[in-house]
Amino acid sequence: MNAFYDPHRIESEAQSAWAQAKCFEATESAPGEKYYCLAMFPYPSGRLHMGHVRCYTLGDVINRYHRLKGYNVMQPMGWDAFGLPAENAAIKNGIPPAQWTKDNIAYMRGQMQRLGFGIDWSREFATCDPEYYHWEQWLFLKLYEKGLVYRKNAVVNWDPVDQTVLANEQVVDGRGWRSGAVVERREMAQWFLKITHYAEELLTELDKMEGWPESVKSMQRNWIGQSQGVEIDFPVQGRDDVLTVFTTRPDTLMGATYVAVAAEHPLAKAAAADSAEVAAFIERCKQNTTAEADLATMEKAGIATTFNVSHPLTGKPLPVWVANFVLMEYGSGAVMSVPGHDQRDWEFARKYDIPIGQVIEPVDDTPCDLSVAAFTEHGRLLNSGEFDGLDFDAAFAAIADALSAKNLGRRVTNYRLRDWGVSRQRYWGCPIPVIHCETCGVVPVPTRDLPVVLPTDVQFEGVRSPLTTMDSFLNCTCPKCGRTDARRETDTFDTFMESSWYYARFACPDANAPMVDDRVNYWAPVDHYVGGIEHAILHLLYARFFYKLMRDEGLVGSDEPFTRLLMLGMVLQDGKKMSKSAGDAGDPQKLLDKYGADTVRTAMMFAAPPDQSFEWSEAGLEGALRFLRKLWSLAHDHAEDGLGGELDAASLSDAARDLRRRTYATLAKADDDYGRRIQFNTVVSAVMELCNAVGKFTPATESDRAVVTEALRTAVVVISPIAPHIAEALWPVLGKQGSLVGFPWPQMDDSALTQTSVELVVQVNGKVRGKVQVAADADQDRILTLAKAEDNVARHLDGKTVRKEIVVPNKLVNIVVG
RNA sequence: GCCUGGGUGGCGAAAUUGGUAGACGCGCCGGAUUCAAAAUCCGGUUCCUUCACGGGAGUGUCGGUUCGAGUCCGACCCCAGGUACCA
Repeated sequence: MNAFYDPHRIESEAQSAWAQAKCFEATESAPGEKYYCLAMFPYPSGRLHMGHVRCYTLGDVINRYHRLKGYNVMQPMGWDAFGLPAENAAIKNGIPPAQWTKDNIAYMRGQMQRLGFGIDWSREFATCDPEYYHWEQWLFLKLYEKGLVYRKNAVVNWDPVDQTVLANEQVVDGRGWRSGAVVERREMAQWFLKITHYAEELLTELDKMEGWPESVKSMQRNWIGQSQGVEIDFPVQGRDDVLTVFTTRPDTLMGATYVAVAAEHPLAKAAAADSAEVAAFIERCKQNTTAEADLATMEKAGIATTFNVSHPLTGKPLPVWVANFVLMEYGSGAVMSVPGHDQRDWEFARKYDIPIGQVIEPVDDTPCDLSVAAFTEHGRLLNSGEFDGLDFDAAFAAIADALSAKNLGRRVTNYRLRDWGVSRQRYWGCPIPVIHCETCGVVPVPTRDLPVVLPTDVQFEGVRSPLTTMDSFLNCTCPKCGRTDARRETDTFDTFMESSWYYARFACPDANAPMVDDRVNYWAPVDHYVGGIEHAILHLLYARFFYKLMRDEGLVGSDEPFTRLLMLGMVLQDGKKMSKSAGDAGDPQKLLDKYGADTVRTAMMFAAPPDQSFEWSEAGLEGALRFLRKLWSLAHDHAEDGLGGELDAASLSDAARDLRRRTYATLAKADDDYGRRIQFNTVVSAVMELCNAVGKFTPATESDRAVVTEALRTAVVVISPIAPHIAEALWPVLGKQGSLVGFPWPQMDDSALTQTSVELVVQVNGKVRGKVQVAADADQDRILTLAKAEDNVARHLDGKTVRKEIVVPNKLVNIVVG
């Protein structure tokens, strides 16, 4: 009756049993070392796609493996519920974002349960719950008190037809995706978090984070972009003002032939007031997006103003240009230009006939011809007056000192990292808890009045946020002066705010004062964090920043939130990442209905190693199903004929000894792949090979039968993190009681691995010419004698002189002949 | 543009510390079983050459280091992710 593998029956039985026993509900008092295993929570977009299946299956494999290893594991799940797609759905279909989000969560939760993930659902929350974002508003106000929050102008993409701010994603080829209007750069007052205050710690801490991939640390280092340089003041002629620039190349200062400012720079605005051409150029600069990739690839353009600055050392006038490639957001919004020694400046100078002078010469044979390209290497100074002949380091110091002496410069450490703009002109997000009063200006909402609840009964009458016209939300009393005509801030927070601390909230999802309580210091930091490589910079940097903010608020007792990080490659569809591609080919539902969860999970794990991107294809599902069926029938067929007697390891046949060796080799490999390498496709292969070996072995004695039982039990335990339902169903078939969820990982038997003889490859001049079987303890002379005696090897050695012999133990022999 | 990855049979991939390239699986070919089919089982499957034994080539391209390179070094090509308002 059990010969037929029916995944739907055994999966619902296993899932009911887990739910009834509450096996995945974690408590602080359970035995074992704590292990907090977390996969990045999803945006509830509607239904799961195969990228989600991959991410949460990987998380669940880590969860279940660590349970087998005796850890007290907590694996929670929640919903990153605020965001643009809910608003787009509301605009398109008229469904309020809250309702749309709630429905999506219900559907996706059902899909996750159907996949059999060992999740502690008692900790679930969505970031759109007021009980959650309450504490985000609270932290913002704490940071406001500390001066870690400020307001300044920043540039946004403005759609002049829809009269709304667009996300970079909503700008297609420079036009609004709905209106088709050319977008404009527009300045707006925005709230900022001082992440740059933590730049140095965010950078240096990376060196200690051994559980993170080098590639991610490297990306974060480059993003933070620390550089040592000099801040130089160029006095603006005719104005009581200086233009401050930052440079990492003060050694080239004597070669500066102009300075350039951003279109939004005050000096550019002043120049525009006097010149119609400059004003027109600035207008043209506005016809651009805020995306860095666009700015970096566009045609470089500029216009001269009538302003001059004085060179800080020579006093010579240098013209001020407005250039489209200078970013107001980065540094001071101005740069000094040295066309002889910077390629971008060189191209700009060529285009606009600005003089190009040489002040650095190579000290070796590096080519240097300024009529062809800038010379950008470090070198020796010339045409630099008193600094001539100095090398880079000496010139850096001497020029920095000279500037410092005139009070026109100072050495500084600069960061590429910019402060985090958190204001969004959108409805579906966490309200920023401030009030605007005509008397008092910007007034923070008192913490006793939190949370500022986002109204959910809204109608979209266009593309703009309904908050901007909702009197019941807008009108309020100033908490400072009591004026009754104050207005509530209608901007909401960047949704990266919610995902920057949710992992801490999972430790104590009902904490009520303040955002987290003591339980966080049992569970945090997250021991293993799993998520897509697309989050390598922004999300992970913001989360690290927030954790430090919480630490400095006295809320958490460690410095970094994620001890070990697993960055998943993308699951692609039509060559694009799944969350970006259209269509429902990525929907796992029909696969679950047809094959069951274990097959989907196994196929996904088998398809590729976790860190690799791959194109999703259903081709592997039949193979995974075939493998699970095979395991099923091997176990049942074997059990039917008896599980065998005592296993007498000392008196086994060679074949039985070989099967035992394979059993323990599989166990050791799986342990290493699960625990250290985090590569699960090879675990599936190894169990497949073990099953193939069991299939080929014919037991002759009761002891042989016991060897097969041991092999099958090992196969079932080892595959259980990946295919947990079939493993639960086969466990009693193989004579074991209880659930595998709490079962300890099998003891290793190293003695089973010993071999009496090994096969060596014999190469002649690096080419394989034969193979020989030698005793495991054979010495080098014996190995070489056997190798040279092999027929084909002997033929290749015939008449040649042996020049060198290399013996690699247990691997190969290479005989070099001349 | 810049930063970070990746490129291996018809396909997904394996090769963990520089040591047999292609494990395992998909697909395909042949066979067994079957009235037939599905399912299952057995065998084969990088390419070229050879009746066969064998030989030659081969891990994006070009070059280098080494007894030996998918793995290390240099240059380049292509693809993906990120690029601060997609999440």
